Amino acid sequence: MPELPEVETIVRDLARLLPGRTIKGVEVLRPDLIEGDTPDGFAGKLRGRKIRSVVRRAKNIVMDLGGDRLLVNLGMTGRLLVARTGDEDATHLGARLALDRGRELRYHDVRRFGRLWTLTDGAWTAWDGELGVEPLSDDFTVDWLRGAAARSRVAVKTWLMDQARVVGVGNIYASEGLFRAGVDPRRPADTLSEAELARVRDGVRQVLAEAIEHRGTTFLDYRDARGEEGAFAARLKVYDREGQPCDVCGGTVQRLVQGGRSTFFCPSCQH
DNA sequence: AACGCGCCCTGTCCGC
DNA sequence: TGCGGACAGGGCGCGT
Repeated sequence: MPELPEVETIVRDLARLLPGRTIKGVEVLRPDLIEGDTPDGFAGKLRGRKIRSVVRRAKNIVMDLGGDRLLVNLGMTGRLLVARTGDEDATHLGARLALDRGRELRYHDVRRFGRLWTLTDGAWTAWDGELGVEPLSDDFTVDWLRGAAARSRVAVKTWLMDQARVVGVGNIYASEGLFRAGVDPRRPADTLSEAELARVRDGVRQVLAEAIEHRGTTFLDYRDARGEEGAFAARLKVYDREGQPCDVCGGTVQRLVQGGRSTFFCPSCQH
């Protein structure tokens, strides 16, 4: 799915469209998308509630309903769209929230890896506490990285993708951030020098920020809250570029598999 | 305890 | 053209 920049793009769209809207009705077409509740139970917690705000935490969309929160994780192929009532598109439609003023919020998901669920205030605090540091926050420092990485022998690419450590970095931006850092994705996290950790921090932050500016990467399925593609794919340096020349050195971009996921890197730029 | 792997699903593409 | 296998922005639960 959607990694941090894609979720952030959707959240910024929703934050302009949804606050103040009331949920008038709930229709669940794929019950397996609802986490920890029956469709009726889920619907009962949402119906009549007003959406106060929309924020992002890690790769999750979080809507404050005043006390309880509605959370959405898009998995690999989830789409959360604001549409006009009657603007029908039933393709892989999983759930639909009717809003006031002729709008509805629709969740579509081909592979159905995504989830929707609600959390009470207390449960939200506990859930939030299990997640790692936000890479665009001031907490993502070289000092923090050094302390956290020192305890792990996992390959740095896999390390970056663990949401209990750093949130929001998925398969695309882990490869891209390490390319910018000039660090080999296979390096065990605890072998990185202070200077390399600083480059990893800066590389990850820069690529995430640029991707947000370009409204995210549409590789296959990603769409923003209005159904539009992101524009960052054209700016990827290594992801899905196996066999193509490296933009920086002209060498050949290579692919390898780590933890069952593809990693792309330039062996002559990354050490 | 940390880590690696299989699995959840559907769709698409590639090689034979 | 058909078919099997690999692979796709994620994350959970299991065994070691």
